[in-house]
Amino acid sequence: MKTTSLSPELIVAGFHALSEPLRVKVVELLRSNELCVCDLCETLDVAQSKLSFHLKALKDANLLRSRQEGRWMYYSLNLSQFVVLEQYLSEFRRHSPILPARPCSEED
Amino acid sequence: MKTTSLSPELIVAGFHALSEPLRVKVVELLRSNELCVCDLCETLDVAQSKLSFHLKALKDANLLRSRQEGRWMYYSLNLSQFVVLEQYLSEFRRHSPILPARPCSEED
DNA sequence: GGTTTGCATCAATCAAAATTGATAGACGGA
DNA sequence: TCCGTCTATCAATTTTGATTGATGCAAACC
Repeated sequence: MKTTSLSPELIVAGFHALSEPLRVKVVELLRSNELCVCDLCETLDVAQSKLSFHLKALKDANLLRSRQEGRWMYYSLNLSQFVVLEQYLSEFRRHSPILPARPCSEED
Repeated sequence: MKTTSLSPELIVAGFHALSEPLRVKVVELLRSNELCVCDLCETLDVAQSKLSFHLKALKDANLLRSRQEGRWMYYSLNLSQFVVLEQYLSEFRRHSPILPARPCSEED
């Protein structure tokens, strides 16, 4: 049941995955580095089965990739799917009658 | 309990609001025009109380604005909050070690 | 080969969100 | 003023999602 990353279901799944505070913490932690489950467990101080559940939600939404190395499973961001969601949102701004200007490549 | 549009809660609420297929249909319909509840009801062929529930979710997430005119309540997109979500996602791309290039102002 | 470690999955429970049908309030028209 | 229309809200139910503790499996170490 692999669907294209642009399918409406995967868009909705992506937003759903990002609608839970713990899952948001996970992706923010993964922003800088890939991490294994035990690292995430420890940092977030959360039960392992709980974390596994949420990692699955993120992975099913195509927002994470995983890689096994020995006994460890490393998770990392799948940035391309973040871009898909970003672009989905950008269409509202770009194809709207009254569109608020947004500088294209502002930096903080 | 007004929070700033950048608050983590409002970000999460925004993603949650967009994680439901009917609500996504609503925002896509509103992309071109503001519409009243009865228009949406008819177009989406959905019960009025159900729609009201979902409109509230979208409005609480600051994604919609509403305007009363006589007996009708018109809903429209609050694009600035879409931009907030878009920017939140863009940070993953922008501040990431391996960043996939995305053309800045591509058009379809 | 037996043990330990890291992780996924399962079943049971609990919590949160969505649906439904009913009611009530606000507005405008007769 | 009375009635019909448009919409929000409510209570009850159903559905979906999250948590917990247990179990199982695979890889590494002894």
